Amino acid sequence: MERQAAPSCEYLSVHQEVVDQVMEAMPPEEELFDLAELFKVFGDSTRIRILYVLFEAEMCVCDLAQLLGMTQSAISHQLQVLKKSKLVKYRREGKTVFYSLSDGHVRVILGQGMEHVTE
Amino acid sequence: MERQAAPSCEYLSVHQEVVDQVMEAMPPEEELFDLAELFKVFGDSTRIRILYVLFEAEMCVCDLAQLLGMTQSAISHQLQVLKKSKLVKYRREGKTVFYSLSDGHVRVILGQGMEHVTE
DNA sequence: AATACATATGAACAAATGCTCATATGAAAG
DNA sequence: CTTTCATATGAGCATTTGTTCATATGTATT
Repeated sequence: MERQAAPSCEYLSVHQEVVDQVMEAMPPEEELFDLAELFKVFGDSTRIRILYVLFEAEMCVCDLAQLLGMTQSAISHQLQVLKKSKLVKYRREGKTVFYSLSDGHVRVILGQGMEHVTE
Repeated sequence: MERQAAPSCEYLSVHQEVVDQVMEAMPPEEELFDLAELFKVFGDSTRIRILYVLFEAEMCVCDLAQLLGMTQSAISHQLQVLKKSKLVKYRREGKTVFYSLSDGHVRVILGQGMEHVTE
């Protein structure tokens, strides 16, 4: 029953080897931070709704605003957030800008999330 | 070039059929809200780190706190959040409570998120 | 019953977040 | 070059969120 590190609780409830193993297996702090930042972007119903619309078709800001019953400004702000995280890409055509999903990960993540929620 | 609905912009940039199609394909409002709530839970680095630890092994609150260098209280609060979203489950053994991941979705979601972030 | 230890929880406070409003940028048309 | 329309953006404000601190609950041991 060997242990060594100074625990905040009286005893380490698991073997030290397990703790060490976990420590090693943990991705670098920065990656975990970025990962949380990514999911933060998914964590808002306006942005989720935008993504689901773009799931079906590319669309301009104005149509998104109309479809979701929100201000052009609000939608535009959120699109910038989505753009920063590289979840959407855009294409300019004259005055209008068309947004669309940028890669397949978005679909998988949304899909799995939905499975978890609806089961 | 038919259009009908009252747009907030002068013209609907996409055909009305596409808009209708998107409307139909959209999951119910409430599901999208729940989905956003789920991702909100992933959107915090403390919780992400907890999940990654539990990815490797089940662990008690106190060890988690030590491992992540945080207060027992902070960890416990976050575990309650994770529990509410059914992302972790727990098992009592005497005075200590062991937490672990509750299903496979967590792994897939984290995995896909990590792929997106690290590429 | 009393104590000790692990965990949970409520209140409070600072920080982050999403929307609104006003305004700026950018592109086409007159 | 001025106007018009679509989009972007900055400041301000109200709400939400994560942590801390103090304390409560729960379980075993004496």
